[in-house]
Amino acid sequence: MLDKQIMQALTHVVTELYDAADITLSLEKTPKEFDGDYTLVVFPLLKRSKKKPEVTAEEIGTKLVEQYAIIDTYNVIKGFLNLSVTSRALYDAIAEHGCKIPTIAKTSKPYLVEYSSPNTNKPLHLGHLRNNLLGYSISQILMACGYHVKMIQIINDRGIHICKSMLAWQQFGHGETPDSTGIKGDHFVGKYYVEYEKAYRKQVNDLTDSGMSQAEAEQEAPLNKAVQNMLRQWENKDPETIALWKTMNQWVYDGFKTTYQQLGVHFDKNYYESDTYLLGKQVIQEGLEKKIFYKKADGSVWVDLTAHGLDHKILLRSDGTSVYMTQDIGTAIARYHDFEFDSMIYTVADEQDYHFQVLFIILEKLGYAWAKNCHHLSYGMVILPTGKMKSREGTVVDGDDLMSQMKKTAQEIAKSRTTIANEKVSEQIGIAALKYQLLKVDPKKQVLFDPKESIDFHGKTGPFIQYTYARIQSIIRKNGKTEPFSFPENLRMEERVMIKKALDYQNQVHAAGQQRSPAILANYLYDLVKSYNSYYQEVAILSETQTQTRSFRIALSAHVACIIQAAAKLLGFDVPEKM
RNA sequence: GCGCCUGUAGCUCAACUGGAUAGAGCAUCGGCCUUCUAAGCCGAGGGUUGCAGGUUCGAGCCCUGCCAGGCGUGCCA
Repeated sequence: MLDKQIMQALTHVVTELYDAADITLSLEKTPKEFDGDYTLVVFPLLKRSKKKPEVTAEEIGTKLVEQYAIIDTYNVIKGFLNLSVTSRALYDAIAEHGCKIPTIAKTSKPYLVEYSSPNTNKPLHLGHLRNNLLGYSISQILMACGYHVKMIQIINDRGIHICKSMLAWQQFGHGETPDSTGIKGDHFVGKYYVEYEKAYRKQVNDLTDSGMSQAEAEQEAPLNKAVQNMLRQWENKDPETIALWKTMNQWVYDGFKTTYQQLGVHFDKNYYESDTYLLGKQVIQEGLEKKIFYKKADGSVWVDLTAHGLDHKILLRSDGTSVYMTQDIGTAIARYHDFEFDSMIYTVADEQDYHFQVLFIILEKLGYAWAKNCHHLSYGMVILPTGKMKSREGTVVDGDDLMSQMKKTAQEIAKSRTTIANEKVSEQIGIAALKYQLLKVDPKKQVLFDPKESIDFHGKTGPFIQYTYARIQSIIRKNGKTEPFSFPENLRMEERVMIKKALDYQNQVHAAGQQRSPAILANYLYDLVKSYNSYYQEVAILSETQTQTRSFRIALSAHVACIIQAAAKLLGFDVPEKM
């Protein structure tokens, strides 16, 4: 790679001149208002060169041009050494540049990525979509970087939430099913969750109207008593309850399957809370014996994290039942037994930052060396222009609805254009619009999702990226055969910009992987596509008469298309051949 | 109260991890389709990077103190 070559040259020259091999050099891209391709900032070298910035830069520049054929010219402005590489060097670099990413993985042990991890009492909403897209994309990026990624999730299939749906279905369901009603399974179960809440609220209100306090009413409402009872029955493995639980969960899984398919995500292994929730308890017991944890008089078990600047955290309730943390400890250890992973990422919203901070410390205290390779991919909430999504106020944006709405919008836009867009392409475009909009934002920031703006397919959007790809494919189709290409004698300014942008692809994928941020790749991809469109506008490609130049331009275009397709895939969307 | 995150153009976001005159999209205004797909391109206007100090050759980025918003914070998940 060209930047690596230049780095090597610089290291060599700087060692020769100032014996400064130990000083880390900062090589950057030259801003467009200056002449040059790459810029060395010489300030860090001054303490060794003992000369003025300008003089130091001059000395390095002179030697570079003398000794390295790829360096064409240089200029010095203050402490900045701007290097111009030869067109030949750019050509050579792009000619051998591939769409494959060099590996940065230093182990072949698995790299686990957890994402999605839904509750089984309602369908997926917009917030889940962000989670799924982030988790899936970072998995693809890490795979591209050479890691052996396994995508996993923990399904929260037990607990009070699913019991509410079960109870409501028992009481108000009259035996209807997703099949008998034609309602998608997860929506069907979600409907009964809502019905439970409605009926429960009414009971609470009736009780407070008759003079009971709010807290007491919430406790005493018949539905609450019934649902608590149902949870106990579940834990006692009452056959009828277990059977109903299995049936309703299966309805949900059938529904999720469709949603995941539409979303284009999948998993290598599912963990179920009903299988893992007991695992943690025995680990807590062991930790208690090793005095890593302590027990209070009331029987509850705690860990003291004050040495880490944190608080005390409960691990087992006084009645001996497990809490969220207990389960997560058990699940993590179970995963290690299953995979002997090197690293693991949890894709979970930022409201659980503290939880994971504590989890990783506890695992470390328990002596698990891999704990230091556990990471929380924390992301901000998706909010609407009207504020947070609130299920009680009916402002939750449903995932399935949103996806079909995006597809519909894509179809409508296609109709108003001259080019055709069939069913499949419309779906590709709609889903790309959705995915790009959610992924282009830095994970740790909130995403504001404006339904009105989301139907704009112009500008910095997924469809724009797809459109550019389709344009290039059109050129390739019209040209017919793939022909050999060679150095076109000279490169135009637009070409140099385009080539440098393309050469940056692999670095950007590495950066996205290392920083666990698909947004880095998403923003790069937009820049690349933007550069290509300028190039396309300014430079004749098919209509270029000089054969050698034309074949090079077509090859360059094809290479850009290759990067677009590969990068889009890492972000989780496809690019159509025509649109 | 304490902890973490965020604050950049009217709005939504970038800024290569400390580099040069802070960039894009949307919105507004003005150009470009008899030539490779106008879901495109070119141009204009729009900024005290929340405020105040500090660190150094250099700060949107690091440190301190405020202000605003978000999320948490010993028996919800």
